[in-house]
Amino acid sequence: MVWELQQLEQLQDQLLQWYTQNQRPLPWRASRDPYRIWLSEVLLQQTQVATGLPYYLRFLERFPSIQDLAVAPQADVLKAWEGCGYYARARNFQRAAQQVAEHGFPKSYADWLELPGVGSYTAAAVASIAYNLPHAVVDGNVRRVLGRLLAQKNPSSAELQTWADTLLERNQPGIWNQAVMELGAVVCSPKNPRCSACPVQQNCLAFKTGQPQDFPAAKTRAAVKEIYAVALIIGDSQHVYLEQRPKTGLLAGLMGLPLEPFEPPQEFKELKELKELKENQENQENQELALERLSRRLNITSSTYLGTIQHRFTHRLLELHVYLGNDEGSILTRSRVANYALATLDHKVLGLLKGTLEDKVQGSLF
DNA sequence: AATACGGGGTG
DNA sequence: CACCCAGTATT
Repeated sequence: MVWELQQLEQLQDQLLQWYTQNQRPLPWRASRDPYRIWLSEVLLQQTQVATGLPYYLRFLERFPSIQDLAVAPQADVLKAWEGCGYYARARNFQRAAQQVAEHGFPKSYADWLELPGVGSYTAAAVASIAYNLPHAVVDGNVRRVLGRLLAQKNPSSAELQTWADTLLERNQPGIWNQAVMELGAVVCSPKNPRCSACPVQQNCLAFKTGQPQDFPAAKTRAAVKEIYAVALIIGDSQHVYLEQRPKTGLLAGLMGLPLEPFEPPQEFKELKELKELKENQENQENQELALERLSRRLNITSSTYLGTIQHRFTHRLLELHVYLGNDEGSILTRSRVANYALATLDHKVLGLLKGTLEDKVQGSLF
């Protein structure tokens, strides 16, 4: 066992008392409605509280009950999620809500785990917070707090779950889970942890080392892959031709501007000084071919180069060459942009158009 | 065990 | 820029 019983109880008391006095007044903490708890947990997956909070409030206003969510058009749900990222969360949440609306809320951790979009973290969070069941959450905050308490550089997820289970205060598991996460969010932060304000400082092995920020070690992340595409704007920033993205891959299933990917030459990214000119030329050719494929698919007869956008996703860097297409006769349907859930990428591209039109009269572009 | 999957906050 | 965020699903 990692902690002596006496030390364990002291640690629990210290953290719970701190949480009682220092917790942020977050709206989902004012309720034990499983729907609201669940929504908050899904919205906050890989999303900071400050970012997720306005989505939480707007989502509940639009879908006050799980029945409202279950019967809504999926497009409405995605619109409420617009800009928040990881859009599979929204689709899974609605699908799960439809199951719950029919069969009722799960009453056990194992049954929560069955729902789409509910993994070990969310199942434990809802089970503990809404149902007072003794399941310990392990999220990024818990990983950091436990990694520091035990001075672990590279804790495995199995180890973390074991330690979290041991530490769990079983009389109020929901409060306890939130207390550990709160500590990780506001005191035991990744950089410059505020150890002087920490209620469990004397039980922290990382603090004893004098270098608490070194625990746990930063996760090694896969290199960001560069990807390339051309985009065609047919219309203006308010009304534009949109199409649905493929069901898998980047921004899967969302509506968006038509894109056509292209491959840069193998050594393009390395930008060797001697070869730079030649490879840029080659890249240009692949780009033109992509624009031709896209134009042919949409029956676009001519287009004007607007500019190039760099958009960084967590794991991709997209270089997007944007063209304004001339749809002679306005064959293609223009959708009202405000009615669709567009990715931030698409809004950025449309913003490029807006900036261009400030300098030029639209008619002069052709 | 690694990778895909958004977008934004933070130092 | 690097790292992280109240992770999950897929490979």
